[in-house]
Amino acid sequence: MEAQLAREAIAAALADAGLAPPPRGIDLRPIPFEGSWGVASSVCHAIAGDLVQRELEASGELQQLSKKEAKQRASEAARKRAQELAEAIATKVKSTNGFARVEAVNGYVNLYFDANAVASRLIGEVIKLGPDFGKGAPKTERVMVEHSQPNTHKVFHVGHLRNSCLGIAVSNILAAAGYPVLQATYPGDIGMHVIKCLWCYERFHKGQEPADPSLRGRWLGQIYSESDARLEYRKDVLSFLHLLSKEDQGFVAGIDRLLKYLWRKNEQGEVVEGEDIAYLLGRITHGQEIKEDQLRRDDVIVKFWPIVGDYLRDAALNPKPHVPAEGEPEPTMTPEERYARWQELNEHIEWWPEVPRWREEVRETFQRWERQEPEFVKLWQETREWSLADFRRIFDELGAHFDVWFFESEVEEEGKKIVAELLEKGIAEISDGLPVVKIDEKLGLKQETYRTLPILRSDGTSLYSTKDLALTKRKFEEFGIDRAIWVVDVRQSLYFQQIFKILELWGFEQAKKSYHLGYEIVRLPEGVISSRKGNVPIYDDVRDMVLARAREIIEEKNPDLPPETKERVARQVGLGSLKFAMLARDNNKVVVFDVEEALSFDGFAAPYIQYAHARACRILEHAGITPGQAIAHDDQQPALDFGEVLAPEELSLLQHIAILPDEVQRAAEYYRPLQIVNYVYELARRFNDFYHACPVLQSPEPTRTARLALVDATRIVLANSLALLGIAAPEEM
RNA sequence: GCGCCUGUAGCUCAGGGGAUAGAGCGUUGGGUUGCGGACCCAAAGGCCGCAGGUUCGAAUCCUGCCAGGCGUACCA
Repeated sequence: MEAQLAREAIAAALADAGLAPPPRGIDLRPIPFEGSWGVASSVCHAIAGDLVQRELEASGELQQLSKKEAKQRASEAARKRAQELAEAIATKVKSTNGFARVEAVNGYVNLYFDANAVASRLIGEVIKLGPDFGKGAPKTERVMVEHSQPNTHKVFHVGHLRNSCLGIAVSNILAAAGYPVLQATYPGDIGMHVIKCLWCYERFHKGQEPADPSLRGRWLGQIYSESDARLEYRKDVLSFLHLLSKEDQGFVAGIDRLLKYLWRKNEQGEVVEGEDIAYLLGRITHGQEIKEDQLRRDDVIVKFWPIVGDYLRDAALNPKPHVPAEGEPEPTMTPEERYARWQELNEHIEWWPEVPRWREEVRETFQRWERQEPEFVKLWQETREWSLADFRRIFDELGAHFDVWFFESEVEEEGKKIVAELLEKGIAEISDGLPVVKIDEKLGLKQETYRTLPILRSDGTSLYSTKDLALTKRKFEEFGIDRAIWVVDVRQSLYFQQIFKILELWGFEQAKKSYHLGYEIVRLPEGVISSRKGNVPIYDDVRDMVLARAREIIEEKNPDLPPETKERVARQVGLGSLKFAMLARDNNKVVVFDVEEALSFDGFAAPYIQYAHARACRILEHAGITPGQAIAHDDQQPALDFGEVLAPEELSLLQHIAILPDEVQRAAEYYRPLQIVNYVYELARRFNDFYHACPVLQSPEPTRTARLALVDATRIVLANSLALLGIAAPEEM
């Protein structure tokens, strides 16, 4: 509102001075000096630059100078001219308009507000709108945000947590910006992971499920991990040997001695083929990968393994100082870690010969699914429900509310029909027996960009892409979505570009506006990470730790709260911190999840903001007013009066409150919750500054009323911003 | 090879054309006969990866290079 006035005033002054506004229009920004409130424009810089350049060229005095000197001359002249222009414009604006003060500083035209008047209007608006302050005008474009795609039969870990937190926040922000938003979840309830899990369950754990139903989902996740460990066992062993061959010179130096030992055993009557030994020797000496199918006998590695262990135990007990060799990377594991890893693998060395048979069994299990064998389908339904019950609990805890639940199992058949249609239309083709879309070719691109995407396995079973094509079609046709957004790991960005292009080729205009919101992984800090893959913290464990720590801190800081309040606050603070940690880093940056840091609750963290909110509530309570009501401020009441001069802390807080609506629009435009995270943290900081510098309750009237109203407005804006992030705003803590 | 992402304080990160580049953690030293000390103040700490270019003005935009990460036809 004030900005509009300022822009018009400057435009009028420019016209009056016979100057044309610059092509980019009249820019406005907040005045960056402490203790002032208003807007600044750099129009004079832009105009002066042009004028000076033209004049200097016309005069020809630049010709003898070097390019660098000429630039410097022009730059200096432009700065001087900008200030002259700004002074002229400032004088004109002053004589025609009602700003408190108009000045020319450093070539900028600065228009200072009448702080009391603008503060009154702003605070009145915040209090009147309450939870709606910050929201944008309703828009018609229908948006669907698909997020939270955990796999059933697997555990929900902190990576999924980041996805859900992002999805929730982005949905909230888009809704606040004015879009009609549908939130969708898409659990992976079928696929190879399910088959592997159920194979392992039937083969090794049937009838062992925990009695407590609430533990079944997690138990099932452990079964999946076990299946993975069993089926990948050979790869794990071989990649460990590969690592040794690259990083442990002692191992490589001694390899022929170690293998000779194996050979000698052979002479004692055990049968080991010399070819395998020669192969191992060659591969390890040259630091090359050992290929499982190049080994002739199943027992070579099994027999070799104890000898490797002997060597590693010795190396761990008598560590030799590491001499870094030229051009060699630092070793990723210490001798102790290597031996520990060996022991870990050694525990299951009897798995080695079993692996091929297991793989065959998994293939057979997959066929049972493809045939829809009733008994197997029943098992699937039952176990799937164990996981889904877990997901519902977690989503509830995180405050995720889904308008739609899609399931991969629902779109499998539909996807296969679509593949047939795409083949028929000539968009897809069969290449080497595999249905694919050669995207670059279809788009007529010469340079490889989108490459080729398979859309069905050659055996006719469905891929992720098969299902995604079907699902997206449903989003557009059944749900009338104009813009679809996917919150999915950034590693899949090429895949999504491919899907979008295929949808475009297929004729869906909406695909052009669709967007893959990629985010980086959640990792453990260096040193904590174990070589065991998939070792990401489990959500439930992290949640329990954070809640326990929150309870501890509340007990320490505020022992007099009633027990049920303590518990409620612990959840608000604990879960709030967790969510904050997930959102407080840009999407394309890896979150290094340090449990200690997540538990500290200090500094740039949710409790800092929540604490500011609780403080604001407490001040209002002391004043004997119900938040948001008693100070209800409207046009009929007299304007707030902060006094002749507002404190810098008051101004700083007011200015920040004023920009929430813009921040929401910006956050929505770039799908960036971080925008709001930064905003609300800064708001809390400014409120704390204000709190320490400006007494509220002890102040004389009319300042007291004005400051109370400011506290109430701050309280509302803190709560609204936290709500966008899905973080609770406790009234006490 | 090609493509995408990242490089800012000791560490973790904000800032994405505009006036003096900011936070948190860590280090050092302070603050409560104040509305909640989960707070605040101060000090120290920067060739904003390198080199060009565009601009009145570049950490920010463009080009090239260097370094790291990730993708790249039957995993999801």
